[in-house]
Order: sequence, then C-alpha cells, then structure tokens
Amino acid sequence: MICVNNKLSRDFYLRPTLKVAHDLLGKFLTYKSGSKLLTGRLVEVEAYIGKGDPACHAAVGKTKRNEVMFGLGGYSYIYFIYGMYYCLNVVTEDEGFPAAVLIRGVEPVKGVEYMRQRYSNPDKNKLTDGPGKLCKAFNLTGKDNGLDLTGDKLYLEDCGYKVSRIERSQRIGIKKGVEKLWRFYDPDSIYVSKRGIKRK
DNA sequence: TGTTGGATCAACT
DNA sequence: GTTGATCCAACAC
Repeated sequence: MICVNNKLSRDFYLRPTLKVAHDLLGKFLTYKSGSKLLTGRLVEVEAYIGKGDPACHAAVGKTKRNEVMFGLGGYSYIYFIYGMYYCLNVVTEDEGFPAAVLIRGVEPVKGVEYMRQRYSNPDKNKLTDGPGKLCKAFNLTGKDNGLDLTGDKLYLEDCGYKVSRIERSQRIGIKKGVEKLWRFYDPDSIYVSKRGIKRK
C-alpha cells in the first residue's frame, strides 16, 4: 500500500470525538524512531469524552497529567499506567474541550522487525494487539506526550484503505462509564486486543 | 510525607 | 480465573 504525505489535517481532529474515533479505523499511524519508520493500520479505538465521562481522565478536571487533552485536537496524549505500560491517545475537538481517542490495536505495516526487537521473546507474533503492547512496539513513551500529529515525528495518514465492517461495544478495562458504547473495532482483524475479544 | 489504585499484559493454576 | 510486575499522579494528611 503506497501512501505518500496524505496526513490527516487539523480539521479531522477538531470534529466530534465519536466521529473521529469511527473514522480513525483503517488509517495509518507512523512514528519516526531515530531513522526507523514504524507504521501500523488502526483496527481498534475507544473514545473518552469530556468531564462528563467518568472514565475519561479529564473527569477530575485539568491536571498536569491530562492537560494536553484540554488543548487543541490533533496532538498526542500518552500516559503511563500499571507501572509498566504507556497508552497512546489522539486528542480531539477544540481547545478547552477535553477529549481523546485511545488507540487499542493496530496491524503492523512497516518496521515489524524493529518492533519485534523490543520484545525479549524473538518469536513473538502479535506485537501490536493492545494499547500497552503497541506503545512498546512503537517505542512510544512519556517523551512523546503532546506531539503535534500534523508534524513529522508522529502522524496519521489516510492511505485509501477502507474498513469493510466496523463494530461498536463497551470500552475495555474501565470501572466507570461502562455503559457507553464508545469502542470501535474492525471485527475482521486479528489484531483486535485479546481482552477486547473476550469481553465481546 | 504517605497511601492508593489504574484506559495492561503475561505467566501462572 | 488469578496474580505479579512496577511507577507515578492524585489526593489525604
């Protein structure tokens, strides 16, 4: 799949978060790690919207950790969790409205051998089927928080790929706001996260 | 200054 | 189905 400089514009991210989440499926995520180019196609995402969403980090108000979510859409929000993992989010909507889309799963497209190097088990097959795993594979950490997604370090592109089916469900791994059907995924991909499959 | 729990994953039983 | 790994932001004191 050839894809040259077709980055999603700022306007893409400034739309309502549920629309952005839905439209992100099938888009290509690229990260430049040194001289390496790492790319994956999005297959699973979740929306976290505003102070009224109890599962959203912004529900407690603006803090040092979540402040990028309060800013303009089209930036990365990366946070550390469970002492071991990072999670990548895409900030959405206008400045002052805190919302983001969590990237939960991608299909590796480019740089797979480099992603594999980051795991101790060299035979590991599924490297990007889960939010913590894909950050590890892409070498995304706290240093990449707040990056401009219309820039050159970390960005999303439309490569003309069309997802044939999109399904919707409850979000995974949260205790509050469980009733909202704000998770979107491609049911035909094997890179949908394991917990995501189990919890149906 | 101290405590607590989390948008996870892998390795167990 | 359960548990351990392992950090830091948030909040209570």
